[in-house]
Amino acid sequence: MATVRDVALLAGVSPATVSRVLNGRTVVSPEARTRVLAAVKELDFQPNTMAQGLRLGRGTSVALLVGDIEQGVYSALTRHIQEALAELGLDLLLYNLAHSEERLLRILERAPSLRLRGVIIATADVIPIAALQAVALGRSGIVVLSVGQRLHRHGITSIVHGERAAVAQSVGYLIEQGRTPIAYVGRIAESVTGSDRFGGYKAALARAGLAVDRNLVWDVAYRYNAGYEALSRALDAGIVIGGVQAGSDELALGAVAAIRDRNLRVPEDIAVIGLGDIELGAHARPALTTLSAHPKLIAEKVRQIIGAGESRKVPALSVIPRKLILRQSA
Amino acid sequence: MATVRDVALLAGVSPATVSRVLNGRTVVSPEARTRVLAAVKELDFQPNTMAQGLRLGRGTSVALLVGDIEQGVYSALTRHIQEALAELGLDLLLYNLAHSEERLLRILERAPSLRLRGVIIATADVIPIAALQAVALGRSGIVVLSVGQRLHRHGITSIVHGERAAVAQSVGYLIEQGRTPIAYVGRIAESVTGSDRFGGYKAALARAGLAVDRNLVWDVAYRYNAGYEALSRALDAGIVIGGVQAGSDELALGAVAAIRDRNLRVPEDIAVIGLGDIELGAHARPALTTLSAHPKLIAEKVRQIIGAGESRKVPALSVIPRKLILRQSA
DNA sequence: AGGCTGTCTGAAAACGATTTCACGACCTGC
DNA sequence: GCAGGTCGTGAAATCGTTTTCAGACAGCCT
Repeated sequence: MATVRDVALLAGVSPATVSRVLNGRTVVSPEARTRVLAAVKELDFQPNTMAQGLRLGRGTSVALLVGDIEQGVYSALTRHIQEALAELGLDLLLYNLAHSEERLLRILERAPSLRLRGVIIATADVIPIAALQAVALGRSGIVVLSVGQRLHRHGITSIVHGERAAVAQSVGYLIEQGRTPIAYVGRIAESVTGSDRFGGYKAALARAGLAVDRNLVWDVAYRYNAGYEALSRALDAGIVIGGVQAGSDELALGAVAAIRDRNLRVPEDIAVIGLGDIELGAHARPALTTLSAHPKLIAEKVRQIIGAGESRKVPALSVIPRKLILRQSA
Repeated sequence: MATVRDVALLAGVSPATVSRVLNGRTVVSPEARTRVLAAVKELDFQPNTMAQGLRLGRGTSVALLVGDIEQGVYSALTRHIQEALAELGLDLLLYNLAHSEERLLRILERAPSLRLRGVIIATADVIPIAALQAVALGRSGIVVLSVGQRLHRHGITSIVHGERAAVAQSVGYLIEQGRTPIAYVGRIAESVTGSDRFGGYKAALARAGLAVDRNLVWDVAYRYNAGYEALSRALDAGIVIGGVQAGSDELALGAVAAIRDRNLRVPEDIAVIGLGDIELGAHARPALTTLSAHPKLIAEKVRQIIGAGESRKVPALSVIPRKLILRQSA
């Protein structure tokens, strides 16, 4: 591995000049510059990231903490964020939280000693805010970002989808279509985004003068099984349902399967709307009506914020609206 | 941020002793040890990773290069590998290749200067082996691993599924059930694992004395669309098919959708078998018959290999068999 | 008592970059 | 001709660890 010393020697200059050429903060004579550049190419020199990180006090990587990488929404988000960071020349450290608060805390604790450039936390679970703030406010220069949860009131820059309005719109649509009574299946109590979504459901019902029937509401995990089982049990118990709003596409697909296993038709007998627009939803039969997600836009915001460093002022909260994508299931 | 100097000062010893206590290679008096430990706790000291990496010549992270994180098989693999590395106290740098050889080369080039502990490459695409070898053989101490492709002949430790035997088994099963003629849809030419799988298909046909009909073979990407379109076109052209072996579950689900859109039944009219056992497959209707995948076992091997460093000798090739999971679609 | 072990410790030298500081050369304007 | 300014450069300090090297001290043997 060539070092800046080697380059300096070959170019007949001092290490200082090499560094100056490479980082271009100050003036260097044209001759020196070309000689250094030639030496760099000749030796295939690449600066040691560790040494740079040590000297500069900041590394070259950003940590992304996701709730569950196996869920379509998170893997799409991860992909786009990785690409956005690559444009900035930064690397992505991925951590899968798997709903473990302990893991989250452990990573947060290590963040300063890893000299991270930023920490992006993307989970629907309840977050121990104090620990986040400790990292954000600690004068380590680490940019802390929340994706999905509004934490801007707590001093954490946040990028979120407009959950409440989105679900209110889709549930409103089900009501217009006469798909009552409408069930809700998704996370509620322990999930921040979940309770936002459920809030949209309640708002839409209220606007139409309908009451929330607790027998039609299931607080469950965002998994296929959960949707399947919730609907199975309801239908087997003879509960009448006209429409289902699910908190995720996975849940919605599970619900569809349960409904069809009981020889009912979707959407004729029961309409189902998902949330998240995972790739498979468009290809399922019936194709899933759902609320859009915009990982690419989110990644773009992330790039702007991380790229700006602490210099420019960035909005503490960005809200990206979801749109209703009408397909076959509703 | 507390440094070892601070700890040393507080404990009344030298930085050297602090380091000795923390890394425990040599002897330290009990009193010194307890005083240092107390100071560490008091100051909440955590060693600066950059400085350690610089001094030790190796960092604390492992790069995982995946073909496409949005595909179920890769996200599952990513999750398990991240968890396995966490057990070793290592961090995972994730890169999405998205079938771009250029990206792959750029990352490989940066690997030594990042002082990576290891590079794991998991893609079905053809890999520029010379670049991989440059990293593996360069005396940077980076462990290079191939997941999915047999590169052990080229000096790259490899962990693979037994693709050929697996597909031969499932196609054999379709033949036994009289599902002929049998189509194959999946990547072939530009994909190493893909051509292995296709090899299994050919072998099973040959064993049964059947010829490969090129009209029943589609070399396409591992995406829902591709499966949908391949089957749509075939059926619309009036081609008779008894069974379909897909190279991935996504493709298989696309194929199922195309078949059912034409009012044919799965598996009664056409049987379909996938590969990869993505979570959704079990919940689709009909539930997808598929060939298993074992990301957790792979991650376990990865942990052993990376954990062993260069010390112990590890097998150059590990083969993990896939099993046929019979559900409803075949 | 003197010489040997052996254990424990601290001073100092790395690792490889960036940046401050000071210095020489050159130019400009009086 | 000389003071003052710019420009370009290199020596050296620095970031925070780990590790080598050598020294201090105690205990044991002859």
